[in-house]
Amino acid sequence: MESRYNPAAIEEKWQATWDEQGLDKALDDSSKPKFYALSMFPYPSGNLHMGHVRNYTITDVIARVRRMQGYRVLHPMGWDAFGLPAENAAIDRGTHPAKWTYQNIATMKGQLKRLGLSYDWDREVATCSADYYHWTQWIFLEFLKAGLAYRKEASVNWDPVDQTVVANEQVDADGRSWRSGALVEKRMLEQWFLKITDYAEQLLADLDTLNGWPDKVKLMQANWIGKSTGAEVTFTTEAGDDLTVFTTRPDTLWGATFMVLSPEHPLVETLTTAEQKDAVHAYQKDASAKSELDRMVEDREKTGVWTGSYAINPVNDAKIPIWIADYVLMGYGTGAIMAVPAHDQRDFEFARKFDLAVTVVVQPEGEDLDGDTLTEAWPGDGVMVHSGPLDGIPAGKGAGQSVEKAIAHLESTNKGKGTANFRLRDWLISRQRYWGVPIPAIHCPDCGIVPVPEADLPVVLPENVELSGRGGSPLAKLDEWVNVPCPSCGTPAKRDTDTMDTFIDSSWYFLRYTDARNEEQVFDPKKVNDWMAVDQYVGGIEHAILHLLYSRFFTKFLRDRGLLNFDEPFQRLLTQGMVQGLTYRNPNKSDKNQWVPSDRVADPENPTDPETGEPLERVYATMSKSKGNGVAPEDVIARYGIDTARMFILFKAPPEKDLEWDDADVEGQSRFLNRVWRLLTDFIEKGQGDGDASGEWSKAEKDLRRAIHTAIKEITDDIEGDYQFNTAVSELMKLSNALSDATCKASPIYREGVETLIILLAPFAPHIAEELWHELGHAESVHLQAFPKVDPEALVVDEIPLVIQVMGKTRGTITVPAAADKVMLETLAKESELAQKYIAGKEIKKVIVVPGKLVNFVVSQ
RNA sequence: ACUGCUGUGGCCCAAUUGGUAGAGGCAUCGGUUUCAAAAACCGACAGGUGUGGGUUCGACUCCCACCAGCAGUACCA
Repeated sequence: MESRYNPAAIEEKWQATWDEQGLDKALDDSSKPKFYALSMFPYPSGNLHMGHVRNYTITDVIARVRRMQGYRVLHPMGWDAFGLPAENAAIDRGTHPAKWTYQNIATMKGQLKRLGLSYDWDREVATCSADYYHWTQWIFLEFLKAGLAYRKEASVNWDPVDQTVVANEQVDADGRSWRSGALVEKRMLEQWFLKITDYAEQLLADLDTLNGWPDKVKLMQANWIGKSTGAEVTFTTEAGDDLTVFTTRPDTLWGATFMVLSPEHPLVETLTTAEQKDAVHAYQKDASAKSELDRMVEDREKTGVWTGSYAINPVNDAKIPIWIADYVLMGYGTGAIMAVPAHDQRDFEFARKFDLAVTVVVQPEGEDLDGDTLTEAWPGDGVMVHSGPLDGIPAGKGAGQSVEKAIAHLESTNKGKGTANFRLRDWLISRQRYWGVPIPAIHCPDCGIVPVPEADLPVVLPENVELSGRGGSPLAKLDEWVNVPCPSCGTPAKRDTDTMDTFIDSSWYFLRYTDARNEEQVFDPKKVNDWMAVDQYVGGIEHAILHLLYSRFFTKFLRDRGLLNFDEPFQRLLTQGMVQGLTYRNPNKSDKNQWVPSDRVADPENPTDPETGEPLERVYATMSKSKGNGVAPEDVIARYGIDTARMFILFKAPPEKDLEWDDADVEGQSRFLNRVWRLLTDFIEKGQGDGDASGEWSKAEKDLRRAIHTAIKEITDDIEGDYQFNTAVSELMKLSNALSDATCKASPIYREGVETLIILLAPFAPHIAEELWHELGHAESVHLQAFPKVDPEALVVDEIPLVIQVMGKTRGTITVPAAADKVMLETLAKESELAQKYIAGKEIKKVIVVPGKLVNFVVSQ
């Protein structure tokens, strides 16, 4: 055996051996229980970074532990391979997106292989290959059949940098596109949508069943779906048209003193009187010209114009004016509101600005609000007044309160009904770009939109395309590809020239892994229902809404098409934190200039700006090229080996928290693995652990056995519970320390300890564990060993320290028999010298005994 | 602005879920070894848990207010 741990030598050797032995293949047919462990698949950017390494290491540990626990494990990997970077790289460098993508996949696969992750590569998928997107198109046709894929003209988000539209979910709070960071513009365009809103209720309700998901993610999804309950109320205009509004406060209907329509509302034109025409048109023009940015400005003063018309309030026949204003959005509710200025702050501001009536209908207790003197709206509780049948009823959403009564009143008089409204919008999936899945639809002048027949799938993405990044869908320029006969009537027709949002590709890839090579169908229902749901999904928090919401939607839809028999794709979800690098920052500079790349800092102890000489701050920030704070995985592996990198990543921080990369701590993990190596060298060379099993165990042996089984227990709990890998690794260190310190190294117990350490280490540091396992004389892989089970007997202790408290203050501990009951503990404590020192001569008013823990005396002063 | 999460030795992080604040690691200091150094090994140091209140026999843990950092949402009727 080598006297020194040399990771480079052993890692490649074992990776090759495992490959040959097929250790990581997922077994479809087996009586073992299944476990599906999945990391979010990467975009093949061409370079593996530390964030990937962290993500995949976490999932790999889980997969390895489950295998050792007797599960058949599905642990696949693939490529989210369609997307704009390929197209942009092609434009910049004159290569083809396909070539660029497949080269990157080859590079990254090589990098991944070097990490020794236990993937079943036989199930690899790439979303850009025709045998995958064939089925993406097939699923699209399913949506079409179900009436859930449709085209409509709508105001959509246009990304001027990427030159394509993007979905609502893909625009952040600042109005910027998720990929390019460009401010999006609103455009009216006819586009393809998927009707995710049909599933809004289920997507919201089923969040409650996802016990293995972080609350944070569930909350974000719930907010995004944004359910509001209330009522629709139908007003009538003076001209006799119906005008329906949505409100969450139908109880305040008697306080509605005007109505506001969105400037885009279809009824605006008919409602506008001749005198108001100019003003209304001017306002509409103004509103449509306003960019998202203008609309973002906080506390913008209310603007609006009167249409010249009136509506009749259905509950009290009041004649109220109809206005238009841009604070009412066409995209939410019905695009029209009833305005109750006394109880809604926005309406209040509007009313004051345009001198409209304010009528109080909720009177808070002990106050006497008056619409004329009110300085802000009162959205709170109180008692209903000036509200006809609701007078005297407590205002609120509870049972028997005003909202419920108001809805009952509306429904019985046929003027409205209780309903819910969602913030969630339908998913805009058309993209005016090349490198994506062609939408399998044909536009026929006679038949309209005709789906491409299933037998003609896949609609192959043509290769001979010219990319400029400008001027609409690149596919539209390929006349030969675009012009086809209508599949239905045969007349000359045109293919749809947009491609699908790449989030569609990733909304079902986890299903395809269960049957990745199937050429006959999207997947075999037996296989998909067997392996799914994913037992553990691991990925970044940035997909809290996007990918995770879309995937849930797809799963529910495919279930309703009879293809799946489960409701949710991901049982448990772990959102791992970012990997941050040591970053040098010049506090006197701003924006991009403030970051000084670490390779330009001469003295890391006293960092200074190479340009100005100013001292720099040391902070931790997410690794990125622009900050020059990245640590390349291949450098770390070359220096320490992948096992050390894994140990460091797992140990440094709990998986869901951000991790600060620290070379000194990496060093520490390297030291630990070296210690384990030496422990084994000693063990083998000195022939330790070969002594006879004595009849009775000595105290040293008992203590060591307890240490061994404590480690098993803690590590098992850490892995099966909340994935506390950091504490699991520290338990490995404790066990290693206990073994070094053991005074019974000849004992078979010592051998049990050493072998247990190696088996427990195997999921975390698979290569060194395998090497040492074989050095111990075993022929079979350590990864095929059963994960150790706790022997509760081994954990039993004879005596425990008992904490003595007086008035809640800890005074020390006494040693007592572990089996002592409450009465005995109290007696032992009371009689102890320690306690007597503090309680002698005082009256004991109360004694609190916590078995196994402490005794607390409450005494009179 | 609203909602949520986080705040523990110099640093990263634990704490059996209300019961002795400290396991593990990093850094620092001292020692062993060495001609010397590195490595390795042995040992030591350290805070009362962001702040202020409250509940309790007892609070890092529960409640209230505030501060700081991070995240999500933002005229959603």
